[in-house]
Amino acid sequence: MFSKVIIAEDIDGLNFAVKQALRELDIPEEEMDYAKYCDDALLKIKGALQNNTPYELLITDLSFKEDYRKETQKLHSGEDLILAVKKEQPNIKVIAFSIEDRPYRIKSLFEKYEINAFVMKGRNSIPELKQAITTVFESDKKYISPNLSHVLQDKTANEIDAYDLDLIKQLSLGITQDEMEAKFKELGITPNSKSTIEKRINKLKINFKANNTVHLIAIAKDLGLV
Amino acid sequence: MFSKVIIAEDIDGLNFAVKQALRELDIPEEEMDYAKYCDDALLKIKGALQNNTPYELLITDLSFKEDYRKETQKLHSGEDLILAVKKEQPNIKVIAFSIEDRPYRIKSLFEKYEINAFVMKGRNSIPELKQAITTVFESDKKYISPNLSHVLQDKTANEIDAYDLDLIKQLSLGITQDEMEAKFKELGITPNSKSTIEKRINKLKINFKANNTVHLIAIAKDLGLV
DNA sequence: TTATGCTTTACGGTTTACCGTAAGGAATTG
DNA sequence: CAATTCCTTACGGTAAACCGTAAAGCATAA
Repeated sequence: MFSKVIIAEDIDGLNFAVKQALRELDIPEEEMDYAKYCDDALLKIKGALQNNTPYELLITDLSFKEDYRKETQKLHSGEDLILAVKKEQPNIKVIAFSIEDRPYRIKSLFEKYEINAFVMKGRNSIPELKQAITTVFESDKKYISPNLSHVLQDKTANEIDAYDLDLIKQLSLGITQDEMEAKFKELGITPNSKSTIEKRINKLKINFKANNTVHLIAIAKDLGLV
Repeated sequence: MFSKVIIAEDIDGLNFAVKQALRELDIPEEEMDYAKYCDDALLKIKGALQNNTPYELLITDLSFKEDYRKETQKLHSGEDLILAVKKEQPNIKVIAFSIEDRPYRIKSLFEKYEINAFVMKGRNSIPELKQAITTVFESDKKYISPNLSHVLQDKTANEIDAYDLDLIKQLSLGITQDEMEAKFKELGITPNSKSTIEKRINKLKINFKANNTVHLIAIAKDLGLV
């Protein structure tokens, strides 16, 4: 079993539960570490690496509340933390532990952030977490909460690419299609003609069965695309 | 101290923590009850009332995951539960325990749902929960997590009313301003002329500093208004 | 090379959103 | 009761979104 584990989680009440799960897997209490802020977790991971006692597993939440320490923090989400950690220690195994259930988000965690497991906070999350840890330890298999196994086959999440996200992002910021032509040229995003922008947005509307742009952005927000 | 308490919370790992907080306040374990589904909580509360051993305090989460029991459940959120419970037992005290931090949502909990306390799930939630319980027990004072105390003075949350929410709701469903005139007449919502609808939406755009309707709906989604 | 298909771009017409002005009503105040 | 104010409604012009068509650019294959 893993001998050194770090947990990044900002809800105080949830550590106890996660630690309990680890204890039940015979991981010694001295080898569990715990951070309430992403930056703290990264520091501990860097430190352990320098001491040649690296962590073998990171269990991290995705969203962290901002508080009075906001100004001094560099990492603001679990995704930020995962990228920063993998840069230091690419071989570390990562389990995301979150309330998130939106397909696009979860897919991108596996594909872009290369997590090893995703456990949804819910009615059965502690047993699932234990299952995830053993699965990830024993093999290179991925683990995902049973309730969410379908999302990896979700098609809509595949059919939108980075360009589509740029479009949605700009729209949600109140940029008009006219302005977007100029803005895309400025940012070096292609294609950038008003005509193409128009057509791509239309494609998205068809894809998401949206009546108009307002509807499209409402749907995108619900899906957590932006 | 309260002698009979019920917790409605769907994240399994969080019960332990809440129960621990209650124990530390000398509430006997036998007098704590716990439900993973809103409907279950309501059933227990009704039952206790019939046995003349009513609960004195409800601690409830706000959002509950939908799962295979979805079809058979009537209550889908903490708000639903609070309304249903208060209908049966108006004098019960209610503490909302949630990750929510959006001003409009929290204000409406105090004003519309008449909760006694709001505790935000975060880095200090267990101590805050204990504080909330004692405050609510000892007096009729309200309690709110210190980080959020400012939201009760938030102005934007005051300036939007039910009509504004209707507008935003319809827009986010892809209804055009033309269609809204007919729809409002159908639903008996006034005023319903296209001109007024137009003007009200414009007011909202000014209020929220939105460049256009798309932007407005993006902001409204971020604020959790719809 | 030409042929073919796909994407990007341009353009024009229609619909909807946007924005000001002004008239009509309803409630409030002196 | 008239005066005032606030809200609702109507209307018209401009800007933006919406929608189809067609030309231009670009890659791949015959």
